[in-house]
Amino acid sequence: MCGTSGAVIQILTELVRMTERYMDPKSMAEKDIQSLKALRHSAAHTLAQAVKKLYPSAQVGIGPATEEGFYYDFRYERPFTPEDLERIENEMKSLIRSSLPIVRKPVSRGEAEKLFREKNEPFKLELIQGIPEEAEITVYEQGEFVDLCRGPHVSSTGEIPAVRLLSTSSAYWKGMESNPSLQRIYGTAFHSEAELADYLRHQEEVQRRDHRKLGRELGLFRTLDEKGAGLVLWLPKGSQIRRTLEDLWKVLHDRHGYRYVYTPHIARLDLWMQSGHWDYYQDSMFRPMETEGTAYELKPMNCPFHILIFRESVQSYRDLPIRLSELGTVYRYERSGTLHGLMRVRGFTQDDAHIFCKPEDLSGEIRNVLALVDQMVGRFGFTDRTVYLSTRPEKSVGTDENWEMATGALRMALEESGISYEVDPGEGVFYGPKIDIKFHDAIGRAWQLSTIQVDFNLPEKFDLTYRNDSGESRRPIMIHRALFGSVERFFGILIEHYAGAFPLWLAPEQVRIMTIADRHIPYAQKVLSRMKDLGVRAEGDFRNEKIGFKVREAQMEKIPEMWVVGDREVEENRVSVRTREGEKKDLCPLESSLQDISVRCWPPEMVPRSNGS
RNA sequence: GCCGGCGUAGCACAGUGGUAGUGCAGUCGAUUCGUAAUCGACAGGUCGUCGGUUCAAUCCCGACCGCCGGCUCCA
Repeated sequence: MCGTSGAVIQILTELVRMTERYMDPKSMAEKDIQSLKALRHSAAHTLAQAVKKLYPSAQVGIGPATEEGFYYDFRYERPFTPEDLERIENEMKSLIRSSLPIVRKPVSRGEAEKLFREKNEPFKLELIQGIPEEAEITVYEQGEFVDLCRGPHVSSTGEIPAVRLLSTSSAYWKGMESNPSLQRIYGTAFHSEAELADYLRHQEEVQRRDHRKLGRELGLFRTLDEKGAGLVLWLPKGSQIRRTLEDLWKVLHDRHGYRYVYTPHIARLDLWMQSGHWDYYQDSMFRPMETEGTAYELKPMNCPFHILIFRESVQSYRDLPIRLSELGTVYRYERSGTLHGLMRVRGFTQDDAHIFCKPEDLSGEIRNVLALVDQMVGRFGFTDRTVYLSTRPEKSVGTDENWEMATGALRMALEESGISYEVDPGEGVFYGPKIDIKFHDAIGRAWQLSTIQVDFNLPEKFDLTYRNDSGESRRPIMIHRALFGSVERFFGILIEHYAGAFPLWLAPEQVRIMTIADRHIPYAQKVLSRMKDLGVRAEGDFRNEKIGFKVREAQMEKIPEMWVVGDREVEENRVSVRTREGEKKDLCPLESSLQDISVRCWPPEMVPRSNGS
């Protein structure tokens, strides 16, 4: 009854298909990627050619192909407007129509420098200086436009079948804040107009699902903005979803042997000096506050507290492993320009846990986490994932022996779990190797959610020990892990993944009971109170309005089921059910419908035991 | 933080150097109407904040706060 309708599935399948076509490089043949890249790179050159033609005093920066299109950076006396963009795009199309040959020319360093000095292109000259002595320098020429470039390109501007300029923004020269700020023009290009149209449709779909928009429309959350940028207010409906999610999280963690803890939001600054966070990350921490002459600090992480709990509760190897879990809210200073809805905030809740174990338990513990990740994240329909193993970075702490042992344990855990993975060499955290997991959402976008990190550093800093079976003092290994990463961000991802239409078990309001006329209210009240007794999140709409009006409102609120009662239902002790997807089931017997919903309204892992009835 | 854009009623948006409108939502009234909008009336805004220019600022200028698109960053 709550299944997704065929039409919706078809739309989703279509979306995933078109997303894969241009967003997932792995699904494309290497050859196709290269040819699309060359096409887009040539489109970038054509963009620069058009800009130079229309605005001769503009100076060019760099203009590469990207995952989704291309861009080119310019320095110009004023910002480009949307009208400029339109002009430029038209000029590009006219350049494409003239089918200018794109010609590769090797040049000497001297020639290159002379060329770009004459053209007054200081950024290009800077790039030439960065090219190693022995390397060959090439330029690509199309019409009157010449660009320093190593290629490859398509052979003529006529070979750019579909191009579109998308937006402008700013970017630093070479991405360095100390460098001048340039204007970046973004665009995209494809082998056909049809593919371009697919891309644009996908972009619209992304906008339609924007969690900030849906979050406001559905009354899920808001951010404090003027009262505190990057801080989240969970409105009642959003809070209900969070509660369901957290309840499920706790149940699954209990089953996997975790012990739930609570820790404070602030502590004396010394704690973060001891942990080393103050040294490493103080730029990302809120300023300390002083009380009675002592500096206190808002927590940017939960781990030091969990370490203190470990010290309280563990002495012997018999106590290990110990798994401490907490939905702990942390505060980190993020630069104002980086804040973004729920995705990037200054106060967020980590679905955190720290596992302290003996070295020989490491691999098994990781396996347990991997299984929990799939169970937990999979519950939301995220099944397609990519797993990365990150190894020792250049700047790191710990012995070679430890790094080898830990990296080997991660590898073994992955292999024993039958999980294929990619290695990210040197991408580990300074304190240990890690496994990162990205999941793909309903429209094919990849989100980094889970992370599992081994830590040699903190146990050392806090001098954590236990006694082994020979009575010797040993240092435990610590694992940091989060499945969602941040509850706030995960919620944002869920909103976009489901496009606001949460599955029945997660929906803040699961069923709305609506009456045809006032005389049906007593019966509807009875149905409503039965539902509430069964733990269903049901509400009644008994207003004196037409049924079409009530249905429309419920539909826009994305309530999974509408139970309609009128004369026929009252007479026969039945209900008529209409789903959000538009399916209708008239005159269902009340009792069996209630029994049915009382099971479906829970996450499968949490369906209460029936008491024999 | 930086570059650019933006900030008008709960939401979506108009608008003007002489203190503001539309739609939806809201409130009230009528309607009792079977699966995406019944009709009518009313009410609602120190036009983000502070300062400046001006006889007069929501409109022009500046600073600040916030939002949006990027850049940068992301333990």
